[in-house]
Amino acid sequence: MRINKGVEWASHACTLLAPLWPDKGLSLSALAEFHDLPEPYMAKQMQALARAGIMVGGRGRGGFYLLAKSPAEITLLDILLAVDGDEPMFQCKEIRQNGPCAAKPTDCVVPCNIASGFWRAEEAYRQSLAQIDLASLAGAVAAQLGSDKVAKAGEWIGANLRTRA
Amino acid sequence: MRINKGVEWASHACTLLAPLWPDKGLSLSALAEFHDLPEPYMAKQMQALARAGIMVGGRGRGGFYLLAKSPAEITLLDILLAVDGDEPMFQCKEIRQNGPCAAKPTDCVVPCNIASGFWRAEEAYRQSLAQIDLASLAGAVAAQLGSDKVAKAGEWIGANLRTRA
DNA sequence: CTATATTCGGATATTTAATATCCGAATATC
DNA sequence: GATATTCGGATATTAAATATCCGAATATAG
Repeated sequence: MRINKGVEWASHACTLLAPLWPDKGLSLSALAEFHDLPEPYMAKQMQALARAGIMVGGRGRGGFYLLAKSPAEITLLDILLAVDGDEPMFQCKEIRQNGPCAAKPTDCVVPCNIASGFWRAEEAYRQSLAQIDLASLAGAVAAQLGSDKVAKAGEWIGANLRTRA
Repeated sequence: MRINKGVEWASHACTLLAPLWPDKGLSLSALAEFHDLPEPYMAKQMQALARAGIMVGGRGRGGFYLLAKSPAEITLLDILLAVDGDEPMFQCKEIRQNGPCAAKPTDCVVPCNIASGFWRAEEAYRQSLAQIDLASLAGAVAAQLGSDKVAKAGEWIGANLRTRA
């Protein structure tokens, strides 16, 4: 029950790109270098985000990644589901239908109470993540960081900026 | 991000033992047979519950497993943490301290906003599971099952009952 | 009181998923 | 039109979850 570490990478990358939306972004190599991450594996996370419609990638010379939607429309839940998959954490194997006192399948149209409890909890988990969007997240990160650090990062980003073709 | 299947097994086993508390239980083999589960691997889950203080195991001829606490005092969260471990799903690797614009460790006493968001969501997840105790769970399962099925299961359990020495 | 049969408990193989990497397809520049 | 640089999917490697086995402990029977 450990979340893919790619989720952390993807979340930071999206937060970094949020202020650049809608027409500017960074190359894959720049995104990897900014947090000192292995570029080939970082690519896998970006591809997952692109498949989910969160990022847009441009290939060829001057290639780039940039957000596909407004930062206010992208939440941590979207990123989690894109990178880590959308299947539920708790998987009910219907073991109540096994053994000497097995329940008949016709009696199991209603989900098992145990599974229901776990699924309800996961719903609360997802709802909490759905309330955190990239716009407010990027703002909070910048506020916490201090203006001098933000300026330094902004300079680096500006030197590596890529524009949608 | 998939939960151990042992959590499902342990949850069902605890629910089964709830009505037998405080002095009666079942042997490991009976617990495994009831849901047609592999006994050796089922043992591992029971041992985890015993280590966490949820179950009590008695060894030797006439060995048994029974709940160590009142069913009302045991929640699905307790079972999850006992079987699946208590480390958080999201693990912050502090990648903000890497790369050309790395934050200094002294600036990172406050947790990263991204990690905070995931941890807050996990707190909601756990709180939801903490509200489901074994007493109400066993009642709900029995109500959903129907009195004839409950009687049949009760008969089987009665024939395999074990009492604390 | 001793021996025995049966049980729990921790340590050990096997399988699956996550992690890391490589090579080919695509595209903008020269 | 050729080339250099980039993204995209497919392929090895590593770690974790799954399944299993063997020894330690204990209540019963002789």
